Amino acid sequence: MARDKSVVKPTKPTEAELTLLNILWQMGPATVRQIHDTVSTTQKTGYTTVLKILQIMHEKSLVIRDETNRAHVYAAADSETHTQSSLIKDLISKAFGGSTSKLVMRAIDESTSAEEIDDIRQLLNSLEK
Amino acid sequence: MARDKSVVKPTKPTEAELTLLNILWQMGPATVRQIHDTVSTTQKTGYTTVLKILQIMHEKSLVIRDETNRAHVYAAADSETHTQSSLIKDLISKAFGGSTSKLVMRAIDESTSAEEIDDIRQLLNSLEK
DNA sequence: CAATTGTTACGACTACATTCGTAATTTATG
DNA sequence: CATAAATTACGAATGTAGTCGTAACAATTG
Repeated sequence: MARDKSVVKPTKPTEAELTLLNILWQMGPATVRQIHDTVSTTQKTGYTTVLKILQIMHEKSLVIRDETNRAHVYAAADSETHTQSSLIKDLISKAFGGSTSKLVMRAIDESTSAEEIDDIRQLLNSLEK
Repeated sequence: MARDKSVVKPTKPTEAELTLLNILWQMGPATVRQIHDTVSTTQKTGYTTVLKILQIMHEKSLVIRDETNRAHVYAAADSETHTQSSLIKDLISKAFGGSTSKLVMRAIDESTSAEEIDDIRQLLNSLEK
């Protein structure tokens, strides 16, 4: 069945795409070179690889692109919060039978750090109101 | 670099694999036919497709296989809890900067159901002790 | 303006995921 | 035992992700 191109489908970013999105959320709008410089501090990735992935993300509307200058400026299309929510919803439906509380319980099980537990406790307190 | 085969690498299940794991966790050990019958109630998937995926999962050690009888009996290699934890850890590291509490906050934002919120509140209460 | 440098565009290649058809094998049945 | 039915094994085809080399193009500089 052909996809309906008139309907914008919220595409789930792949792993490499998510890496670049994280950089864009942190840096704000940036050129391929800036993004590549940043990602290079962590991974060894070719410049054209980063470029290509950004071009694909542009086709998928995961990023927007300013072509005013020669070096195009890329920016995340959706906010970090929005993307996090959709990734969580996806995981909940696929691995937690649709139950948010099950995921939260499992996440808290994982939380070994005392600070983390403290943060969550405070969050819950504020929820009491 | 070649992978060290002596070290068991915890493989992240793909989407189709996770679908079958969910069935195995629910049903317990089952034959390909039983699994296919179950998955067929939701999706239209060929018998050999299910078989092939189970064979690949066996290679990856995502399932174990009892070959005593002609119809092999498959079972999930890891518990649902264990797999959920590893999927959550993966998501936390890739999309939440390693912060469990950030994920929990975002998850609670998503939780529209009053029962869900109630479940989480109770969980937190029990954590107080 | 010619040459170097920086950038985008394009296409190829590998790897993996998913699908399923067909062959080979085993078991059951008449 | 011969045939049919059920199962596993194998391999091909398709699609997507990730990688990068090279070509084409634009801008800078000497």
